[in-house]
Amino acid sequence: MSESNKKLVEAITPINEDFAQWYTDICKKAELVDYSSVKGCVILRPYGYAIWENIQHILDGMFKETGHQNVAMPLFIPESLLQKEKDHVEGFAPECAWVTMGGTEQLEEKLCIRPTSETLFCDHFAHVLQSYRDLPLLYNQWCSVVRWEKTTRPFLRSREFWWQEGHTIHETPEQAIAETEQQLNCYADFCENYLRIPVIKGRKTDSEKFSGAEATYTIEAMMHDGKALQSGTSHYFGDGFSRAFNVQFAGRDNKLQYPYQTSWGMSTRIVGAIIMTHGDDEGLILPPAVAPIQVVIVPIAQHKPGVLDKAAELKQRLAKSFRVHLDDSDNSPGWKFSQYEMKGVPLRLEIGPKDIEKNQCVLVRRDNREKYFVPLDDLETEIPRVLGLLADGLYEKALQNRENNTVSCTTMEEIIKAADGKNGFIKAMWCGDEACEDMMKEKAGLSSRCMPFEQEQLSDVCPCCGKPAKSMVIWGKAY
RNA sequence: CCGGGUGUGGCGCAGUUGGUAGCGCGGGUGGUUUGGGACCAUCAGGCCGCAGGUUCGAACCCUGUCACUCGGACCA
Repeated sequence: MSESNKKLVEAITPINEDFAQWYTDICKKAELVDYSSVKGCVILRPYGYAIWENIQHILDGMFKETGHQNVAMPLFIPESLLQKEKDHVEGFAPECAWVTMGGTEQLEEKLCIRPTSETLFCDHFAHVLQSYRDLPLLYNQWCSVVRWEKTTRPFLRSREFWWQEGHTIHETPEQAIAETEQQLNCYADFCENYLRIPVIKGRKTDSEKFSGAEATYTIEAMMHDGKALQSGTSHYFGDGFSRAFNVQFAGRDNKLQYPYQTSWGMSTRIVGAIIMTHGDDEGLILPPAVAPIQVVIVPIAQHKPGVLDKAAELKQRLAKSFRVHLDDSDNSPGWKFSQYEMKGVPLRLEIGPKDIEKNQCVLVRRDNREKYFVPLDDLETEIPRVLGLLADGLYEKALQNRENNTVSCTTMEEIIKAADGKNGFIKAMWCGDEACEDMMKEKAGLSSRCMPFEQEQLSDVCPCCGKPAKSMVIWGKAY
């Protein structure tokens, strides 16, 4: 047994020994992804895709509750269309993939494979928008996009990734800004209440904002290793894109006006956030809301009469309320325990001859392996209760990690010392100059993650230049 | 894009001075087992990443290339 335990430990790189390697191990061993033959393009395997499907289902419901409609836009963007908005094309051109051939013939105009679809939506809005009565248009699409990244990692940065992109246009700036805020809050609620990942809401500095946006809002999460992961963004465009694409409508005053625009997105990167926020040495830990299997039933001594029948009966009964899997394979119980821990299944239900005699079973939590002996009649109430405890535990642990790895600094010396060889968030004041942001990068290796909505006045001056501070910024090392 | 590491059955690896590929795990089958990765027997499985070159002969030497990985730069 000690031999086999050793094997288990060796199967996944210990989380605190080499976090990057641990992450890669989880992605492969929990059967979330497989590599394809194109660099940076991964295959989402059934288990990994099922997590994404659950995420999609929840988010899509939230979007629809606030009046959004799904659409499907083309995969290709003609070069001329992409170039209409100057900042946008400058930001995205370096990482575009282009189609230049159609069959055996050179194309008249090369086609960009969408890295994001603002340009396509604008082109379409220009066609369909007539009057203020048409507004707002609240669109969303689920699709994949392509960005030719140099360094790639499963979920976190791949050349093709899946996401949703919301695109809306409004009559007034106030309405568009309200939309931007609403969607950022939607993402934050989703992360905190469903994924159990604490996030910080804030605004990006100009150097970090989306190409072409007037303002970019973000939710930032801290991963187990203290690095930051931008987990969702919401942009306010003003009327910049409308003007560039000549999107106009007849206003209430019967004059032609430009609408105000937003876009917002969350991607499969969020699966990376789940892995890196909640996982441990045994593998993945999935928040119950998105776990493809919420309860795995492991029969004990399953060859003995009545055990499998009982397990199957429980499965059928519980499947009405939960996502349940019964593993009646010939593998040993110990093997199954390890397997489903690796895959992050939140709850294990053990049922054996001894339990059946007592009309009970054993529930085991994935996060702390705590055991609950539960009468079979109580499962419908006990399972949600224990899943809730686990979910709260995940959130608490992640929050604790963030708090333990966040410091406030008022001088450059403090910042450099705090960032030296360590990850984590550093709160510091900032004057608003990009030069000071560059200095933070050079001297401390930090980038600005966001200017949190919840501001604190740590001091009156910027630690870089000594000029009056305008806002508090959260600095960190980012994925 | 720069630097380090790695590509050999599904997975993890060994392969000596160049001589024609081996181990463990896993898989199939039969049986015994089952409360933390069980055991016995038996069977199957290889274009040595890919493309060139050197050589009588290449997993091994040379060149190129692709991919993975770690670090850095870049990056909504």
